[in-house]
Amino acid sequence: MVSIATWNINSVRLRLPIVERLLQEEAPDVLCLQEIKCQEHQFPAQALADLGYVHQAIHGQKGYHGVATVSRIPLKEFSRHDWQDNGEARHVGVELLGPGQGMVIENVYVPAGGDEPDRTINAKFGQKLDFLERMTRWADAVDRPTLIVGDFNIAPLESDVWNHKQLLKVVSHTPIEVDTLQRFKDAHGWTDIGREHIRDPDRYYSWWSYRAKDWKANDRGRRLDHMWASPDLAKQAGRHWLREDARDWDKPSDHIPLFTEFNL
Amino acid sequence: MVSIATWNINSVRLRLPIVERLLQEEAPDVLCLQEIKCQEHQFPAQALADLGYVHQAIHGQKGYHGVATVSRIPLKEFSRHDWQDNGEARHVGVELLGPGQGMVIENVYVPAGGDEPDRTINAKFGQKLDFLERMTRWADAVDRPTLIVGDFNIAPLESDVWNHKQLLKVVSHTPIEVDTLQRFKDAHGWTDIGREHIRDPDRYYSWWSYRAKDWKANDRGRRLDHMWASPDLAKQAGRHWLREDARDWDKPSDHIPLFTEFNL
DNA sequence: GTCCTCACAG
DNA sequence: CTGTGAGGAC
Repeated sequence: MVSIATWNINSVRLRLPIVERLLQEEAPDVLCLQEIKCQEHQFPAQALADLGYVHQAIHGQKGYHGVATVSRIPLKEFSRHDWQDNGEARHVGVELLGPGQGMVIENVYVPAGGDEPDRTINAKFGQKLDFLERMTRWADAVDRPTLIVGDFNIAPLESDVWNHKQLLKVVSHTPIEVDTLQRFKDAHGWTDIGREHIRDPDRYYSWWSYRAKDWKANDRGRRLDHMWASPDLAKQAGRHWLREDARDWDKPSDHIPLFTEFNL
Repeated sequence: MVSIATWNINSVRLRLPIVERLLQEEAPDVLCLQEIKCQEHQFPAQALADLGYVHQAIHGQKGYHGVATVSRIPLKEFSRHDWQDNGEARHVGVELLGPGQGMVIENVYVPAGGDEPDRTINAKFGQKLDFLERMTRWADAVDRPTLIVGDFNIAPLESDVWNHKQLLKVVSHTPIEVDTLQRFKDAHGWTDIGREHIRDPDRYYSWWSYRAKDWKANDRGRRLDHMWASPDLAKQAGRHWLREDARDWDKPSDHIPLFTEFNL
């Protein structure tokens, strides 16, 4: 049994206390973090090693973005893709070496895409779509048991957002993003593990904006974080769960952590 | 008996907890704060009123400088001088109305003066000297029992600094500053209350730089904060003390608070 | 070292 | 609303 977690932490240095808390309470074998917002030498490597997460693959940069995969199971850094080719740190891939031998875990932070869902007036939106297209071409060639997790910054289903109609023109839930993500999905036949367990049309959110004074008030959430398995691996997926209560922890991230167990 | 305190707080919003602590532990009748670093509407008026300091005279500005006098004794705002005539908030004067009736308390934050002690290459140094000269002209006309307190940004005596020789060329202890401050003193015959109680050449510091990793290590302090009384009022000065331990409180200011009691 | 503001990003 | 960074001040 191997358990994997993913969490957009929105600054790992500032939120080390809640990362430690999560690791102590849930003890996943592997934790994939996005938006670590630090350079590799600034990553709290020792603190996480002290909790047993001695195997670490960190792809950081100054101030923004950045991903890290930390593990109690030996792993080997496998790849770092720069699908935008602009030097941003948005991906790290690892291969498990001990239990779960041979499984590949791709940790990705898809660009948010700015405010305006129109690439002619908002370059960031175009970059987001391009990022997904390049990821799609890459997925075509995936030939090993692979789990891709992270903040995709897209909520594909109606039940992935608190108000489908109202969000159709809001970046993260526009038809073009949903279609582009669907093409990525089809390119490899990924299984959306979250939605295997909490099935459409049940409510499933992983993110609530900081901007609302009370995130719970109208439950205006979106499912931006995902765990998708390649067809072979998907068959071995077991339990899947969330820690929604983490949105209420001290100095919370705006995202919550997701977990999946694999029978490996 | 009326007790007065002065403290350069270096952001009153960030350090509200230690301001509250001081008021609870020492309960001065009046507290004069410098470097509140906020506008008047941002001042934590309610929190201090809740502790009984309902009478407040605030002269603030955005981001920098700013002074405030809060009191358990009724007071009337008396004056706001802009001795530099540049709009900076560096002074507020009040008159006590209840106990201590008629006493005037001038709360002042003298410009730091930059790094280079030469007005030809450092305009800030010239502004500091000019500020003091204008304050001197003003002092000439003081005709009521007055206490002037605050961060003068000058350590006049050899025993006011940890190393006289080494600081002779460091802004805050240069001869020209000391001379200029002396002329201010002479203009009204102010009594340096602090030095009436902790007499030269005894060590007396009120400020230790943040830049030293351990402020206590070599005790590299300076006496930048002062409480000076007009001749009539000086006769009624009683106890005078410091809270040097405040330099060790949680998230401390680099200055410590000073206290004087008056038999009024 | 520790503040502040501002710009930028989410 | 909540981060990071840069620049300025002390």
